[in-house]
Amino acid sequence: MKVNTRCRYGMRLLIDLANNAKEGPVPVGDISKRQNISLKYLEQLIHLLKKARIIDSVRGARGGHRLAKNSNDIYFGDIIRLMEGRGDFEECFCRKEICKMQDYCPLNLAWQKALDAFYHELDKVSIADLSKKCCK
Amino acid sequence: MKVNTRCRYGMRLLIDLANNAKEGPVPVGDISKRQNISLKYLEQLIHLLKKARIIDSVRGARGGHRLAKNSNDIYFGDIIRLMEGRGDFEECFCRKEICKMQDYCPLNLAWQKALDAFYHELDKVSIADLSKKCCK
DNA sequence: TCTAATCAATAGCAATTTAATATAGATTAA
DNA sequence: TTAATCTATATTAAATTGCTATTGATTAGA
Repeated sequence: MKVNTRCRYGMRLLIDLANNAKEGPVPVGDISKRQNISLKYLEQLIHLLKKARIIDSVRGARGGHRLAKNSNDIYFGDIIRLMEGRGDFEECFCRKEICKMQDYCPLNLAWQKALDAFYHELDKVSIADLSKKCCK
Repeated sequence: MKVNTRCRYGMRLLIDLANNAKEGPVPVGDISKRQNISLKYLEQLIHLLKKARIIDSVRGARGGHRLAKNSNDIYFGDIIRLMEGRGDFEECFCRKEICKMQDYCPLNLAWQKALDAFYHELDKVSIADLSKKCCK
């Protein structure tokens, strides 16, 4: 599973916020320069994270963005679930028309278990953990 | 993570082969009709599965395809690894230019652990398990 | 009160990937 | 010989991704 830029940039954005929170809200321009990510694309990612109440923002001059909660309480899994986006189960493995198993389809159940195991691992790691260690 | 058609069709194809192996090799046209998947697209998937030695084929009239090994020895995880395709780790989370962690990047390590957990779950389920229960 | 710095929302677009189709051919049982 | 099959590759259409552009709202500070 290749990591898409929404996930990659999303994580770097949050770690950047955690590491630069000391002097008030962090302007998106600063993040853009530090992380070398297009300003306008960053704004879209921030918008997503705001809707999910992971980030909040201060408008106007000297405004910027900051984590909406303690970095100990934001998990890697939260971000990937949000940024990965693609509905985990829009599509069934089998043919819905002929499959009599429906919600008990062993293929879909196994897939779901695997996904749960995946996110369970990611949920062990917080932004605080990462910001202390990453890219320093 | 949405399941792509290569993975979905690939699994249905193998389950179909397992369930229709009795009277010799299974022609792709039969699978196409039963599964309602384009014949030419199926052929491409079969090509991939042949290269991975999961399927083998008999050419000419009355030819067809069959599993290259016992359905107990082909795992869900094998197929997803093959069909998902997208290199699991072409792209690093961090900026390679500035990241001093490289192979020890805690972001990448956590991601890798999560992927391992994901495939580990899928490797618990064989085509035999599925073919006995699926879409009957 | 201005105004420059910032965030906000959405539209548009180019590149890539995915999914599927088309074409031409090789093989072989009957 | 031939019809049924697999093989290989090229092409195309649709969807998604990653990004850019435009317009506008908000507000701290001069």
